[in-house]
Amino acid sequence: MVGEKRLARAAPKVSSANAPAPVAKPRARTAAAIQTEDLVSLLEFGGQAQPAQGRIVQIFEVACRLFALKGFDGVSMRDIALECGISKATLYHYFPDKDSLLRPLAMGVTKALYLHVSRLDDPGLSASERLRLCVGETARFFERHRWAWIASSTNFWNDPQIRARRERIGWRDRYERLVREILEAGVAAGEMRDIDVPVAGRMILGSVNWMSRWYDPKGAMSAPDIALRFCDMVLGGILTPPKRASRAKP
Amino acid sequence: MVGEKRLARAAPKVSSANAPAPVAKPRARTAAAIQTEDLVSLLEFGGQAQPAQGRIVQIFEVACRLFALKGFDGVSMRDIALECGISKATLYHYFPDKDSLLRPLAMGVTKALYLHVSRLDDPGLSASERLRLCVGETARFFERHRWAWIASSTNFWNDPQIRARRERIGWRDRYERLVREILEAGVAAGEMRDIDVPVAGRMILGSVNWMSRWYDPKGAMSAPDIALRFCDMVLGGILTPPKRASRAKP
DNA sequence: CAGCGCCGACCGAACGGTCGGCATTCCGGA
DNA sequence: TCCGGAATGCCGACCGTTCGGTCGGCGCTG
Repeated sequence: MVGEKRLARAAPKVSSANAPAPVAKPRARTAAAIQTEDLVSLLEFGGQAQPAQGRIVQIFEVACRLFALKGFDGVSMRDIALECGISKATLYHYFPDKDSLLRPLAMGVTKALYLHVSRLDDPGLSASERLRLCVGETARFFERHRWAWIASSTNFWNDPQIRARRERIGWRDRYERLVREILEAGVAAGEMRDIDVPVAGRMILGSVNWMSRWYDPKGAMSAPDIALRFCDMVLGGILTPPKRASRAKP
Repeated sequence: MVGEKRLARAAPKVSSANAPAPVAKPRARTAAAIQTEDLVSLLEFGGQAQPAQGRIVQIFEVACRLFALKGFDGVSMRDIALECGISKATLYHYFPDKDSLLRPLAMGVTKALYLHVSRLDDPGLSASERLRLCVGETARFFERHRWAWIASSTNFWNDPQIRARRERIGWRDRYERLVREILEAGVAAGEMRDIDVPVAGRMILGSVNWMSRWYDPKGAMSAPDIALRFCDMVLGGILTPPKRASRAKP
């Protein structure tokens, strides 16, 4: 999604003469904390949920909900400002442009998910336990930051700023590699069959990721509950065992 | 994606007086076959691939590839016209508005997938065989109509025209119900464990649907190959069986 | 000459983004 | 304690561009 079209719209004018403000920063608009991926990453995710005060946080929450529902290109800055109860100019007081509203969000979700899961992973456990923990925590992360997750996963995968894009893809790849490592460990230990690890990993992550399309927070099961059922079905299979039946979960 | 904003932009003017053309149809622009979901549905999907001649088909193919890559709101009519090598006015000669470019595509994919799979399903087979066929054919459908599939699955799920939206959701639900019926039959026959059928169905479909996010046609495995591996893993599980090992696939 | 495919030029609205300026609050010096 | 400038939060009005969509008319073919 989101083409490179926006680039052409940037740089509308370069002022008339060439030296009205010699040292740049002619007025220091958007003086407040602009975005700072790390700030958002730590504020919203990772740690405990803070009371979420301040305009910036409000704007972020509104923006990511709208981006999740209508897509980046389907939401105008006016929409966001209106929903926040402020003027569009005020919006630009906090964020220099539209991209910088979505970028830290997309980057933050991708990075924080990996950090969260990798921090909790324990190579000492069995592969099944590690997989259950990884998948369950992923679902918990999704449930907690649902709108941000959806906005992140469906938008901006080719951020026009290629440095940011590369970095983000790096975090995603690290996350996927972690899942594959768990599966490989299980195969190496004889705990799992000699499966095709990349395919298995993508299957598991796919089923979890697709939850964002149908998961209803008001439903009976929580997201981790669902994800763990996924996990158990993949681990033990859904067929009745050929010999006498035995429960899957230990 | 795709909000209701576009509605506000419609109906730009209603002419000046009220009776310049008393019987409507003042000039019959867009005289060519406009869209006709069924035509597209049958032309593109379902039957054999035809040579794909004519402007309308070209426009469809270009549009669905662009919609898949950049999202509905991220693609302008100018983009589509440019890619087709025609002018924007010519585009409007064939399609009355932007929505009618995407609507038959979204409807066609959703409907044709269900028709295709349900036509091939045979309740006389075992549940495992039915599931494998269903999943494999879904993947085959995806592989064949990849851009259309992506454009359809990521856009326009709340078409402003609610009749069309309801109908489309109906086809999707019928498809999902078919998968659940297969699983229920397996459970009832004792072939499968007493699983949570809706959760299992969503897991399988989720993993297949998510393929559209990473599948590469130039890759080593075809989409049905991958999907069937998914299927086998879900059926037989990936854990080493507790007693002596036995191959999963019969 | 009727119909079709096609187009350049155009329209009003909405887009992302900017500007100057109005209140209010903060804060150090007198 | 009071004062005055700086910073902050905010906004109405505006800019040039691009949007979806329309219009009248051209050239070609049957």
